[in-house]
Amino acid sequence: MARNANKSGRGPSPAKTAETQARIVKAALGRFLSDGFEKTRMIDVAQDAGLAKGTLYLYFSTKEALFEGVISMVMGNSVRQFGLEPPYENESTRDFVKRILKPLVADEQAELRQAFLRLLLTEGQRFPSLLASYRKITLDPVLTAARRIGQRARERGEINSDGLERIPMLLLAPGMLIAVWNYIFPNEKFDIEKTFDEYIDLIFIDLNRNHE
Amino acid sequence: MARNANKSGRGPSPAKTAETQARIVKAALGRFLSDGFEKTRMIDVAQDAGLAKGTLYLYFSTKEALFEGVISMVMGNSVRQFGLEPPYENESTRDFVKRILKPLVADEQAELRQAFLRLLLTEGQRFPSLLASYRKITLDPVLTAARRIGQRARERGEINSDGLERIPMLLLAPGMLIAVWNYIFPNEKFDIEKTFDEYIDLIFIDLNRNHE
Amino acid sequence: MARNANKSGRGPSPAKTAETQARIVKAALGRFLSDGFEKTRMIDVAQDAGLAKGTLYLYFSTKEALFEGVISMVMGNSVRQFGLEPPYENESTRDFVKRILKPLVADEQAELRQAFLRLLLTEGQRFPSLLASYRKITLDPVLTAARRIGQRARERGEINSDGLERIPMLLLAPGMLIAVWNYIFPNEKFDIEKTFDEYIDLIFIDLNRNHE
Amino acid sequence: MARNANKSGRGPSPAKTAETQARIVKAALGRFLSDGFEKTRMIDVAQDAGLAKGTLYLYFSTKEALFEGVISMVMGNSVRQFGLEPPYENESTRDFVKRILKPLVADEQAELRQAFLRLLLTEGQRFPSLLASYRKITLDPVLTAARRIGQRARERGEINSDGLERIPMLLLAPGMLIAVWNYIFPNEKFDIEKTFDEYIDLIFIDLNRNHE
DNA sequence: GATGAATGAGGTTTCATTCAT
DNA sequence: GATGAATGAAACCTCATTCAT
Repeated sequence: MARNANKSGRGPSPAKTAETQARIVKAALGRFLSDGFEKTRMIDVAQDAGLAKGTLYLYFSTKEALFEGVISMVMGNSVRQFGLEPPYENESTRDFVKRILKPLVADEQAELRQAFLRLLLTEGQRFPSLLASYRKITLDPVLTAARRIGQRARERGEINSDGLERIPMLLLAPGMLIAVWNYIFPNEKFDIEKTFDEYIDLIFIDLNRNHE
Repeated sequence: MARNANKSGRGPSPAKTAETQARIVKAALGRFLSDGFEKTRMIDVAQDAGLAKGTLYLYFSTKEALFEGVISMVMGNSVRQFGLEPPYENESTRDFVKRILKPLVADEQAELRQAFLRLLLTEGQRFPSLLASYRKITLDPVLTAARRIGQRARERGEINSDGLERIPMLLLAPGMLIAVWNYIFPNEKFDIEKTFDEYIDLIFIDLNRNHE
Repeated sequence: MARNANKSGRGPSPAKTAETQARIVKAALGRFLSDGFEKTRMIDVAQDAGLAKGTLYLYFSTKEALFEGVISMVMGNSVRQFGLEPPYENESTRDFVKRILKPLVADEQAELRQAFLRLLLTEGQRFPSLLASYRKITLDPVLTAARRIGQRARERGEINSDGLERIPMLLLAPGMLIAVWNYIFPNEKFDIEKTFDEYIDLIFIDLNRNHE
Repeated sequence: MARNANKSGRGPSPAKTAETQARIVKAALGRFLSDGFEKTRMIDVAQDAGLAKGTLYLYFSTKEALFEGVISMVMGNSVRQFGLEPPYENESTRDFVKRILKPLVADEQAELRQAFLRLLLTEGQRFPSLLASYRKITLDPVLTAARRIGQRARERGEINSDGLERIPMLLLAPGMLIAVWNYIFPNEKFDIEKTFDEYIDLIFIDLNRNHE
């Protein structure tokens, strides 16, 4: 009921307000992803959302609040369950990792997720709370899973060292690399799935092959 | 050697030109690295350089030209000879890569180089020619070297797959990762050298250990 | 009818747009006429119009667009029907020309029209499209009329040569002269109507007088 | 000997100073004529003169002083003797005027003189002293001559009215017209000599023809 | 005398934000 | 709730002018 201009950027909720907010968030996300924070103009967001400029300010009190709000919501909606399901019995770590990684990198939202990553990189410094959220919501679960994977691989003799347990984010390095590469060299994009596959083959030993 | 102690450095003096340009480049680089292109204001660069705004325009005709000029010069000055020296006889690829990587990641300019990488990432799209230069001057030699390393490792049985030959940039993935991570989480920086070491241990097999 | 007495005229109101644009046009015309294009500052126009600087840019995207827009509009509004009405039967060309010229040179807007002419002269080169408009809208009809007048005068023996038919703009020469003279010597302005009358007496023969 | 920065804009005179000043004046005149006062940049004048920017200021203390100085000098050098020589005996006023006008409008400096006229018109208001000079040096003698011509023509019955005696500058109207026209419509320039001839035929009666 | 690097006031333009309707 | 006309701080860039060399 109260006019909102709170820091969280959440707007009024009554009626079709939710739809309007969704339109704003969608439009703003698109602009922020493609243009970055500085170059995104409020009027463009408004027009993309089919609204007037002033309306944005009923939902988000400043451009920064809009950014924070948008990113938070998107992040909340796209929490991923990564590495939560266990490997099959006797499944090699290679196969396991490829299997659970596939939905992460191969779905139709993969590009969006890469752009999102870049956006956090580019603008994150200006919005520390967003990075904290991202860390907690998205990154930490993934790192935990990565560490567990490293441990399992070592116990099964499928990995050359225990480095992955110490620095689990190494598992994600190619993801960051591709996100960056495909952005700055859009004419020679790398297929993220293939790249990850090659990377996994590089890190994890194929026990079957060793036996022969 | 004598710092000129004039209140203002006016007056014709071709020799001063070089010093002034160096001051501008240094100041601009610092600002661009820390603030990015958009947020860097010409007047800040000028003040950092101890000059008036207009002076910048004697050396670089626009802000974009300043950016391009500065980045190009810095890039030209820091061309790296990476992977040009051959491995010692019987040197393991692990040791070889660690040895040649060390000067790249461990010198006092490593942080600068990481910031530079981020800058190219965040602003590169706006300056395609810079990316092309970076590609040619810095990236291609490195990738060539990486591919050669992958090949040698495979011939010596020190690697799990030929993925590094197909996607040589995988060797650099941790570098990008660290550059990003240390930027967005400055409170928990990773040591780039250690990270690279762990990564190399992950990828390259330690033949000595296998033997036992 | 009610002057809006708001401290600021903000808020959507398509009706206000026309009034605001009119205010801008009026202020800009005044400045351009008195100061010329270069010396006119956007902030002066804005202040004369009782608006903020930025508001001008809602209506005209650049200073040049403002100039072009203002001049075009003024020109469009002041199209003149010159020489379209025919002479009375047996009316001498002298009398005829004086009669149709009078409303052009003697009304309260005559000074404005002279200033306008000077403005086109001094700034026209930078705005070729304006000159083209002026040519088409104002000049060509007048020249056509002048040629017809020259022809009639010759047929009736009221003129010394057919020069006016070949160079009809000669009829307007005093107008340009006065516009310039009154501008550069504002302390000894010439009366444009009297000057034109003398000029007409110079060019056209008084047949009645010849008869005696 | 004294460093000059006097209003008159006259510079030091010792040695080859005169030549340097001449170079500046020539360059500045060219720029002022083609670009006008505002758009003329000191550095362009300097470069056209083959000098450094600072050197201009040794001769003229400000841009305005440069303008005044240049125009004054040019005006001083091009004083014209117009209408001082008398008509031949029995020479018609038509022929007389055409004869004395020809060197004024047909020489190779005619275009320069027209540009000069426009320049005074355009910038004169800002430099009243120049207009006063122009009035005295160039205009008044011409007007006196024009009045005498009008008087002679009337006495000889070669003119329709005494208007030229009252407003002698009417004789010059076509000159102003051509100066303006050829400037704003450079693609359809009028020949000034022919235009003047037509004009003279319009104003002055050809007595020979009347006789038949 | 001549130079030209340096200065900084001043101009144009952008765009986040406000608020009367 | 929604609108969009109006605002004005802030950024880029220019160029007349200065003065140490």
